Amino acid sequence: MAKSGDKYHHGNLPGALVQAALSILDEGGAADLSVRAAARRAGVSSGAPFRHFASREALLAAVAGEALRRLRVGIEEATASAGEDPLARYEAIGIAYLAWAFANPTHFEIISTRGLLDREDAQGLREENGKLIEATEQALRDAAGAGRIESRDVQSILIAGRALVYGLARMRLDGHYPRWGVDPDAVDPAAAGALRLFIESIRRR
Amino acid sequence: MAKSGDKYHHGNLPGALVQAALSILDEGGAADLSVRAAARRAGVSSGAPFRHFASREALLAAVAGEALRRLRVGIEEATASAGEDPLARYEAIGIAYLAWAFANPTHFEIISTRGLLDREDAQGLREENGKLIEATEQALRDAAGAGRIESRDVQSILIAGRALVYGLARMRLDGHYPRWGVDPDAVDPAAAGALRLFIESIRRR
DNA sequence: TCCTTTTGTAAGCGGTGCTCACATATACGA
DNA sequence: TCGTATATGTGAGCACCGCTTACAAAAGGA
Repeated sequence: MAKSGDKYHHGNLPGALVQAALSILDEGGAADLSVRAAARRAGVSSGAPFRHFASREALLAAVAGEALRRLRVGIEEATASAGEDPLARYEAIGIAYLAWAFANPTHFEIISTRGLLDREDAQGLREENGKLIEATEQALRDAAGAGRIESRDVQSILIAGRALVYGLARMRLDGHYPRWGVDPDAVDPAAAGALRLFIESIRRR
Repeated sequence: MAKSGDKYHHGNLPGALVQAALSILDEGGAADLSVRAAARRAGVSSGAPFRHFASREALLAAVAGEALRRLRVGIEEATASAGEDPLARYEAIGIAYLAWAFANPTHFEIISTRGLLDREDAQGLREENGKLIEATEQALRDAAGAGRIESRDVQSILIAGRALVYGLARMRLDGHYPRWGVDPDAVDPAAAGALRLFIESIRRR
């Protein structure tokens, strides 16, 4: 337990609730995550969380912000050694994104939950998301600037690439791979293969 | 009300519950859909649905089966006039899929809900899903057989295409488009553009 | 020190999924 | 036609949920 003593006042309840929520997600599915469960794990009464988070959604947004921060850090680490070639960097971002999503399915589920980004109190979430988009966009624009890609419609490529990676991740989350004939043990290579195929198909030949 | 009288025995409660659930999805969000709400709308007590559906999930699976059937019918109608060219048919399927998902977001959300496909009692759902996959796969294999596509890695293209379309649809559901610089009024053309870009990039030139 | 503000508690409201004893209607064999 | 077995719906109730509210305790500034 990460409780800082048995004081009446907790000290950092918001942070503790986010940590509790993340650990619940680690152990079980996203369905097991409730405000009350997070409060229990933080050793606090069921009403306490509402002093810091206006609603369950607000708590989820904070949890998603932290999860997204971890995703971004994971991607930065993985792409640090990707070299200078912008298209290789672009691909490395996608691969790292998929690897993280597959390794942390429940955290990823929270990140991509509908509408969380649009909440007024999701400032941290939006910032993290913005950083991620910026890095991706930068790599692709660099590649376009260096004449490495076929089409000049960079915006469409950006959307297609984003949707492809997001779709590959969500298909795993939503359990769609077996239905499309992918061996459960071969999901990672199949997804990586699909991504590489896309990159190859936009590369100038 | 589609009640068949005020008899004690309903006559077709399972069907009525599925219809009730679909109409609830039409009117509000997926969050408004509960077993009790469906029971209320069907004019029946809160325990009655459990005579026919073992759990909320089982009801959702039945609802998803019906929604998926409608999606498949919609796609079949839209692709009936797509001509003979297999790659054009493949594209038409994707466009029709997106059009339906955008027009019926809550129904689509139910369809793509995690784990529903794996339920033992989701027979109808699996059948519908299989038909859809078969049609898509057929069009792509025809295109490959006719030498219309660049790569011989049809399986990767199949997965990539599927993930792309699924991702484009889910990005809308999950509210991600604005963050990627897509004008809310231009989501449809942006998604269609991304899909066309993909098809162009796999076409043999 | 006193008093205000912040933060936690405990009880409670209406909602949920689900179960179970019971009531009712239908189906079917005698 | 009757009688009963079976299928189907009722209504109360359990545990849990998000959220509110009256109250209590701690923290911090005057």
